[in-house]
Amino acid sequence: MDRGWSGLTLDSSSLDLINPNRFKNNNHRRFLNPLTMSRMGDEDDQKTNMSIDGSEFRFPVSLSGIRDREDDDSSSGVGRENDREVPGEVDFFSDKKSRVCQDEVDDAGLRVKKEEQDDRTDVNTGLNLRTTVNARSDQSVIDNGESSEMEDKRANNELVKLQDELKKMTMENEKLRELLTQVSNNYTSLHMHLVSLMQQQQQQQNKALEAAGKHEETIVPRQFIDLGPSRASDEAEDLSNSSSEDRTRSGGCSAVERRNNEVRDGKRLGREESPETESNKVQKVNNSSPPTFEQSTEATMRKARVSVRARSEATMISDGCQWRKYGQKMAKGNPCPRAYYRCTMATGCPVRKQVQRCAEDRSILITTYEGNHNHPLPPAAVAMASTTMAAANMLLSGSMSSHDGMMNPTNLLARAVLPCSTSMATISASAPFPTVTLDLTHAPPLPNGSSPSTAAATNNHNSLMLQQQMTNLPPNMLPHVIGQALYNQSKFSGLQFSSGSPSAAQSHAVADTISALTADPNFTAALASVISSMINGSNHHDGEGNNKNQ
DNA sequence: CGCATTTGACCAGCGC
DNA sequence: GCGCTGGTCAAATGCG
Repeated sequence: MDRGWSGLTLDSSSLDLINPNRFKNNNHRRFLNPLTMSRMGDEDDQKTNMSIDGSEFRFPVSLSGIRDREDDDSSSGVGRENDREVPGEVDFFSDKKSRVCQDEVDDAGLRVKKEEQDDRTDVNTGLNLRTTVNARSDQSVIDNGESSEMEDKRANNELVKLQDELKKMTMENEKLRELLTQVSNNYTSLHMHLVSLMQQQQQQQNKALEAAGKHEETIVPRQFIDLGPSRASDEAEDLSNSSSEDRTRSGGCSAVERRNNEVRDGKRLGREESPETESNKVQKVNNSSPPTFEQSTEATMRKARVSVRARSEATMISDGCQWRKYGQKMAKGNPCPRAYYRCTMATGCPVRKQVQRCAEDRSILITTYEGNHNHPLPPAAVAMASTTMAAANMLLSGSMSSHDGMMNPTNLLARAVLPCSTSMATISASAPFPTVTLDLTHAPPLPNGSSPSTAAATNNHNSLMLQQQMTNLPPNMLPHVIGQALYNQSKFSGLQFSSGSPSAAQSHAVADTISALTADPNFTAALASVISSMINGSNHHDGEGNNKNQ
């Protein structure tokens, strides 16, 4: 059936002129289909429609194509050739209208005869066939030769309508697809958030157990024991954090007076708390009142940092957020100044970032993120938000274990978690703040034999896969997978906490987790996504040099 | 004129 | 206590 639906063509200009509603009542047995079968015709309407649309109506549509469908089951070849020749492209309202119409009448006659032959065994004029189907309709057909023309018209109208419906359904399908994509993105974000919350909950339980066991001799990294009694005031500051600047600027007293007052009170009201200030402040009073889990978690979330090293000639890598520069300092040991930015997508967003060029290689831009956004984010920015949150969770988990565990990048487990080994992602405990560093400036190193573990071997394999996948990942996938990658890391570090106890089962769990993570294509894709996003970001600005070492 | 950036000053923490 | 350093503020400046 080479002349079925696919062979139908439709003049778009005709489409535009047709109001689909006007063909609601079209009925023609040749066009019976699930969409229109139940609709009954109205001859008066048909005539009116034709008189309106006719002047522009041409029929590039081969009606015989539809005929063939119906005739498919028929073995009779009689009249088939005539059928195919019948419709063609006919302008019913041209100057030769009358002659054409007469031809159409003849064609209709042939067609009817054919139907008669097909559907019934007796040979007749064929018009009786319609009588059995729709007496009222047939009446008009018999009475006037124009009826066949009308039928063709109706058929074409029906076709146009079907095309229109198809078009609508296609558009609707497209909309639904977009909606699905959106929902999927939202789901990913929510999933990340949920995962973080669940992790916090689990860590809370773990910490409770740990505190019960060894309350005194527990060694906890500095950054995780801060807060505490001053939490209330911190919360107050957090709540007003967004307006701290506003307060200072709208305050009734001058800046000098305010500053003097602050100095007198031992506190700078108008200043947003700096992480280390807060932590140190809390440290002093920490012994008297241990912090709750939520307190330490929130503090950690703010202090945990995600550092990204990427090659870029631009001053900043694009991460989907809006930033405002609020300071610049010369840092020790680096001739390049360090710039300080804060998120300006919402007043009071605590997220900061520092941007500094690498002293050794000034083509490398080091961007360090800190804090979590407190406002809705555009899709592109969700990535980094998820990343910092996951990083904070990961570091928090690491803190729960022995301080020599996850924090040590040479640790086998850490290396297992970081498929690209220390060259691509490292976790630093020596820095003032726990920092996850993603080094996207060069490809992961090839195995040097220093790590004979299967996990390391798998990691190298994944690294190669990363390179292969980098070019295939869509840019908008980056954000979620960054978070996913870090979440996987945090998940693993959380497990490492468990591995601190001498439980064989837990050890097995760790080993299994290593295997699962290193073999997890999602994890690989996540890291690939990180790299790809960074490459995209830097390419956005300089578009060179990123592939040099990859 | 409003907003963003620059830049010198200030503060807090830390080590000696 | 002093100096160094990181981080922040806010007036000055630049820009559209």
